[in-house]
Amino acid sequence: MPDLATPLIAWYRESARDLPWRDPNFGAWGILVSEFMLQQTPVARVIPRLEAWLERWPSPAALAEASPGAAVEQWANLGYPRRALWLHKAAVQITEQHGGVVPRDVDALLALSGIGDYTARAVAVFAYGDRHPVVDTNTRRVLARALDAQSQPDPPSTRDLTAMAAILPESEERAAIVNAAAMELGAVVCTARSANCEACPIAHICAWRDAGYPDTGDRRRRQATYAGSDRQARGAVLQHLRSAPDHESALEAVAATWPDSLQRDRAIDSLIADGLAEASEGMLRLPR
DNA sequence: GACCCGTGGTA
DNA sequence: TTACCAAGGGT
Repeated sequence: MPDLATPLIAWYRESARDLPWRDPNFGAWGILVSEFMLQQTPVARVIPRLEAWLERWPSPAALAEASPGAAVEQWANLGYPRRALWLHKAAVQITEQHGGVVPRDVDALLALSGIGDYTARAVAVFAYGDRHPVVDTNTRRVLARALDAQSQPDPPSTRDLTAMAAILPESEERAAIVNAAAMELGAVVCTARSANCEACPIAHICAWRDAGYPDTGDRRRRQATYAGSDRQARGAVLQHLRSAPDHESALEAVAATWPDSLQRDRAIDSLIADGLAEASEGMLRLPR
């Protein structure tokens, strides 16, 4: 096993981006919110929304006092609005079950709404400095290339945690940096579209590079077309409710947000089923 | 494991 | 222009 940790740490200290949540004083709550927002949403779109969110709700207790609909409204156009609902629920859980303090224990974090393998360990490591493997899609790609000579990673698996744990240094502080560095490398140098090996600190020990960049294929599913999809219909209805006075609107007005009535009704029903909207007396509104 | 869930930037 | 891509998680 080549030593990836040493060059990754040196490179990270030299060239990591200066992101808000990397400020040592950012706090566990801010980091937790940032991780929710960063789930499938690019960094550049998260930064302004994160600042606004934390200004409005500077603690889990503050968010817990708000309505779920307020969270959905504040989420704005970050996408996957269920995350706003999950984050609100997590804030309630933290307030009621953890005295308003973001938990440090991975299992306690995993028990919170909207938190899975990645987010739980990201909070434990980046907010509290504990030693765990943190694996996101960037890390999986970096390890797949550097260690397995694959152009793209296999689908997510618990094996990923084992693989990442194997390259972590003993030191908690250095382990945290290696976690962050693997993600950073995948985000800015060894990306899905291209591998900028001239800028890569581990190019000299990269199995994929050594093998001549073979296309080993990947089993990722093609992303469904968004235009005209149910997802777009849901987004149109929800965007309408976000901007409506008191976040509620008559069903006739909602109807104007999407031309296909069958698809529109399906969107409304699924939004209600997901808790993203409520219907009563001919009105549709964000949940109160 | 398969499938679902938003939105906007980019090549 | 179309398709890919983005710090995942729940069911």
